[in-house]
Amino acid sequence: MQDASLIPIAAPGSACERADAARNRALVLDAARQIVERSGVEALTMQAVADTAGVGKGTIFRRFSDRAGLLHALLDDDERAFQQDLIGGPPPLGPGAGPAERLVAFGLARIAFVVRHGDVLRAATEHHCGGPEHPVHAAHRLHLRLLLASAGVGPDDAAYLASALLAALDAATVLDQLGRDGLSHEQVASGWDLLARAAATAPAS
Amino acid sequence: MQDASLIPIAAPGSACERADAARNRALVLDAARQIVERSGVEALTMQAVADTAGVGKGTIFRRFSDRAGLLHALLDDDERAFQQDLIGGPPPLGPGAGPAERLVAFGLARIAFVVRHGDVLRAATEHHCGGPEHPVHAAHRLHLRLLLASAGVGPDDAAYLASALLAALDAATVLDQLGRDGLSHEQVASGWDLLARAAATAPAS
DNA sequence: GTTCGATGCGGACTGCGGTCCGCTTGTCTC
DNA sequence: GAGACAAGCGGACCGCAGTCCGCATCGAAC
Repeated sequence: MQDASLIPIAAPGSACERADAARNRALVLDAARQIVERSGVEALTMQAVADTAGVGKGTIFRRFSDRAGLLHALLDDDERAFQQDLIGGPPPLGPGAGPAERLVAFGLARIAFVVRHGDVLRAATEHHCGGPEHPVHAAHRLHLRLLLASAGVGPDDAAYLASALLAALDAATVLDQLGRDGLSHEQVASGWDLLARAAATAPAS
Repeated sequence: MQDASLIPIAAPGSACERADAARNRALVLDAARQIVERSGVEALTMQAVADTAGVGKGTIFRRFSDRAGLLHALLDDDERAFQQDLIGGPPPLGPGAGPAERLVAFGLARIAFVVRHGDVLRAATEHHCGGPEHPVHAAHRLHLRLLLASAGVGPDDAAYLASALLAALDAATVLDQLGRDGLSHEQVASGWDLLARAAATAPAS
């Protein structure tokens, strides 16, 4: 379970992968996508995926660890693209803009990402208590910490604020705001703008 | 499941409750407390509670809806006391202090609450996607919205910020900060202080 | 005390995520 | 091509949360 080669985001097509394994990975992902788009995430049962893909249940768990891992794998392409935009894309998301602007842009892009992927992302990010942090989440936390630090926030506060702000951008949080809480997309976006700027310009402790 | 009389926090000892039902409720809660304090939350299986209490599994679900409901019931007394402190306790948590001070105090108290109840609270607040909002959470959200509004934040932003700040005080968030993220209690407390003040003094949109 | 309707009870049952282990199948070596 | 070893495979299996429905029990009315 801790074997790095089993983390899908880290080894999508590593050289030392057997041919049948690669074929089955593709079959499983196709089956999963098909089930989600036809019947929604809640219909994505491991057994259903196994039957649709024509493989055994064990095969899926071997590749993707668990249900959350499979769902993450479905989002992997987009998540990777998002990451690339952060590192090398055009400002204000990428480098070139000021830290406060980049922080705001990060949140707005993340909110759009959550809206786009909705329930899949929510289901994928429901965390196993005590499990290790997902690498994508860790990367985002680091990104925010660096942005805040370069905006003049002290290191301790930057570490806390990065984590707190990420919580506000969590799939479950954002979807609840848009659904249960009855906020419009514009309210969420402008609220985040306010919060992010306030955090970035906070006085050093 | 939607019957109001089944919500434990709303009907702990309503008059029209049969004697055996009340006895069984007490038996179940005692059994649950005993299991948690002896073996931790993860050992709190509905079957184990049923066996320890000497009742059937169906009885527990009838009273408490589901596992989360049972866990919430365990925290009910403390949650109620917390609520009372908010409404009528001494400042700065209760009325009498300025809104920013009360906002900061709310968060600090909530962080302490999370630390005190740890895994039980985390397990209780793991949300069923799409389920209705827990009344305690709704009350906290309203409380924060009113504090923010009285601090001069516009209504739309207050609604968003209340939800975003609550996400930062979520049991899972705070426990991750203290555990996985390696922040000390002091870092979390002073970080919250900074964030809450920044949000409360944000310019009106 | 007896009757009677409503309320509560219990445990077999379902469907799920996740594990396990004997078997199959690729791939590398000679 | 034959042999051998590792890697992958599959589905029976487990423990769990949550449901269902026939049955027992309570409390009120008389």
